[in-house]
Amino acid sequence: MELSKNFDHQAAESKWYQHWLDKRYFNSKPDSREPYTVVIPPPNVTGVLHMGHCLNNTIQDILVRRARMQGKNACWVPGTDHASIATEAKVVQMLRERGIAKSSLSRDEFLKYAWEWKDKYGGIILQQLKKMGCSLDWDRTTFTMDPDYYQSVINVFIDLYNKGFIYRAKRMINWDVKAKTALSDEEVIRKETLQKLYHLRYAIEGTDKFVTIATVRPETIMGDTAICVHPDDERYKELHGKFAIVPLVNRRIPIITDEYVTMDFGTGALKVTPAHDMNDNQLGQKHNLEVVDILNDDGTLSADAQILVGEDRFAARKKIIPMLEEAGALVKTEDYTSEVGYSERNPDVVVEPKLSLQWWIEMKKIYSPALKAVMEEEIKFFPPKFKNLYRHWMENIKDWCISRQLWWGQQIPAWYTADGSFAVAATQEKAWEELKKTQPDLKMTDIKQDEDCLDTWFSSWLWPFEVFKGYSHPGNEDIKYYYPTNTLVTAPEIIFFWVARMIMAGFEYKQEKPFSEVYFTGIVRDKQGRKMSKQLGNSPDLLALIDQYGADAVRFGIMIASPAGNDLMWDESSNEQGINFIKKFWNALKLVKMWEGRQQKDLDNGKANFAVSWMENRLSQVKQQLDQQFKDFRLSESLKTIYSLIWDDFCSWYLEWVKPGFEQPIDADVYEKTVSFFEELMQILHPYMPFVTEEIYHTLREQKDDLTVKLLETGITPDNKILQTAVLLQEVITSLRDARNKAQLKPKETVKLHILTEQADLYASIETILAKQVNAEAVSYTSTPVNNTITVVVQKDKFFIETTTELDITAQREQLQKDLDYLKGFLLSVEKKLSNEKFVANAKPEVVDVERKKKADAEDKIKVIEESLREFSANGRE
RNA sequence: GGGACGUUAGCUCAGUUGGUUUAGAGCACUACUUUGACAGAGUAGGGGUCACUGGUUCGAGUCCAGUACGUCCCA
Repeated sequence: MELSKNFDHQAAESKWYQHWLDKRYFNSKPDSREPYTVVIPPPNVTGVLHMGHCLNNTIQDILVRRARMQGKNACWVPGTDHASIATEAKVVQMLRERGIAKSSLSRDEFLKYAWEWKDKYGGIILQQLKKMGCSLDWDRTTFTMDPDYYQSVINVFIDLYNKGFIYRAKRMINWDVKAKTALSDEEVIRKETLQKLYHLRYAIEGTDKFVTIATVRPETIMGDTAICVHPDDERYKELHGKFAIVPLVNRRIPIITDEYVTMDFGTGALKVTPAHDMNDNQLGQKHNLEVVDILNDDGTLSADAQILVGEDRFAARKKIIPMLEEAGALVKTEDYTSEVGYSERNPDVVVEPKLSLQWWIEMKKIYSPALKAVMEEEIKFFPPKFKNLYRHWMENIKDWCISRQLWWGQQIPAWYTADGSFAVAATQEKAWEELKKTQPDLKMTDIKQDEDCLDTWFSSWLWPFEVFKGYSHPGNEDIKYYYPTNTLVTAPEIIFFWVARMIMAGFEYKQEKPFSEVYFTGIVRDKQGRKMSKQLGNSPDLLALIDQYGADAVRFGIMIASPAGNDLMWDESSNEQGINFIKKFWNALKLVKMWEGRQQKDLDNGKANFAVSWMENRLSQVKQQLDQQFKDFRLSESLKTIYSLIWDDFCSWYLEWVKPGFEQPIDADVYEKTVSFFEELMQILHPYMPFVTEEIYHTLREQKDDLTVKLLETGITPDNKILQTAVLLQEVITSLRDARNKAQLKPKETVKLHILTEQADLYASIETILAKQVNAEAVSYTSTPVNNTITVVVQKDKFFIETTTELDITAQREQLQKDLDYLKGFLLSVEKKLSNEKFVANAKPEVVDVERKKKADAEDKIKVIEESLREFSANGRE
């Protein structure tokens, strides 16, 4: 078969992915095998693939493919979440393009359009994951608004409400004034923003004195209900218990004290606006302050502001400054940079802290099993540093605002009567029956369901069990078999919003952890260390990258740069490293295929035996290393291990050792072994680079199976003696080549090699390889130095290279001298240690022994080199 | 302001309970090598007072304290 010059990734990708699908390799059903279950962190249904997904899903695919090859029943469940805000924004945009205003639609009409959008554009990202080669069980694709899933979310709400864990209250939330909805904390993006810090003075009641505060939000002074100073602040002690007058509106507010105030920030006096600042609100609660809400839902000033009513908050800020100046209240203005929250979905919109009537979960009632499970490592975090972060958050847990003023999502199952009383129930009828108990005359049509829907995270926290219908159909075969799942791979950014809550839901509804391990990936950054984001435009087009470099090279590129648990600085050039790697072993494939037709039985005269048995041992050794690395989630490191095994051990050493001369035949057994090694190498690399490895596996020879499902076999127990001999052989080859190089011998020029050693029998097993690798026409053993040769010392053995070329002695001598200097320096440091009585007395005996051995070795080597140098001088004089 | 994590070669990182050769890898760099799998290659080479300052110890990249810088989280 004619082999193409290069690997054709496009042809291979479509061919093999379809083949795997046709064979249903990724589909899983419960059976007697051990399950290995992974649920995908569901991307937004509006999402498109970016580098973060690429990293995250490559890691999951590696874990899943490896588990599958280890004979486990691997099940990786795909799906998306409905992403209330993001999707609603997309739908509104679609409607706008068609000239339809959302406000002109009923809820049902709007939802019809939303489903239309979802069916047409949603889940593009799942198709993109196929391009990456992800081995997901597509039959299990789940959406957080699937009928059963939807009902489970509703039932969980009702259950939590009935348990008394859910309540409705007016509290501070993040408010998106454009979308007019509450936001969760993670939907708020903090950005460093240049602002002005205004110093304003408030008159002290009953005196002619003033107190000056600093604020970036002068338009909210009408909502001030106190001024707060630090109790120990000497400057303000005389103000304790007094009252101040808010400029322009002349409200009388108390001056309170609290240690919350930072004395050296601003003026040390803080205006307190409980309706418009999270911290101020807490202060307000603590000190029982009045709450004056001066903003409308759309961010304009309300009637309670008394002035500038109807103006947008930012227009009001501009307008109030001259007013304050005129009133003599503005003391000074300075530049100030601080973090301001913006809405994730409306990036230009500054989020408004706002008092609002919302639904909350009282987290203190459900968090404790989730904390315990992680602390006691029933659920293990990788890297473990995230345990601390998790504990800190859990121990300071705040109630969770779960209502959103949106239509796209699970509608809150609460029904209200005209007087505002309500009932939580699965259906309107049940709610009506409940409410009738206190209001006997109530008609069913008199009650109205809550307009709001639930936070998307309130559905995705059920993900690990509800993808198997573990709540909607408890006790089914799937949930019994697959739950708890094994590994969750996710970004540390959502440790609280998703990971922690899934653990809580798992214990609350399955009485069991949702997963055993959580692997937190790093954040993908660009070369300059900036986080990849749409706004910066530094996020590459992944599909274009896959098109250009191939999925395997892209997967390699991101994994090689991805240290466990750290952020990764991603650079497009890492894809080139992937391409080069593929080319390297594709060329090896070409070499091996060249030998296919040149096999000859019983040809081997012992030359290749060592190479074959070394490669076998080396492979087993690496397999053991890989097992450990996978246990520790050191995936980048294990890829490096495989990379080096293929490039250095297999291509650079092994293939050179067994390579027959130009157009010469190869021993049939050696060829057979070589093909098997190649297959095994492709097999261990397969989880990282599935396409090219499958392609090569089938090109090497006719196969009955596919690599994707081929079981990994445990190798033999590595023989250390053979491994050590190979290390010696490599060291000798390198040193001799170096010597040849320095003596400027041409590669084609043959030499005669004389070896002075006490382990001649060891060299007998490797001398053919050695001779070939250093281009020696003859190898002999000697007990005395050979004159007029290049001398090389490796460990305790000496090598004399006899050549017909005139030798440049100075270069050799310099090299020997350099080695000698190093060894003497080294010896000195060892001797210093050994002559230290305290060291010999205190250190462990085996450590002292090691030092003694180091000393002896160094002395031996020095002796050998000094001899050589002496011979040199002797020869030089001749 | 509170907390977490980090700082090792030009770049990205290893360095597992303190002692296996006066610190390792990949990439990049330099020199040499092109009819023989591979120049997107081969062979070899140069490159680090392990951020800084103290401390513990016979011994510190490794442990402790502080300083500087950086990143992230929370407020």
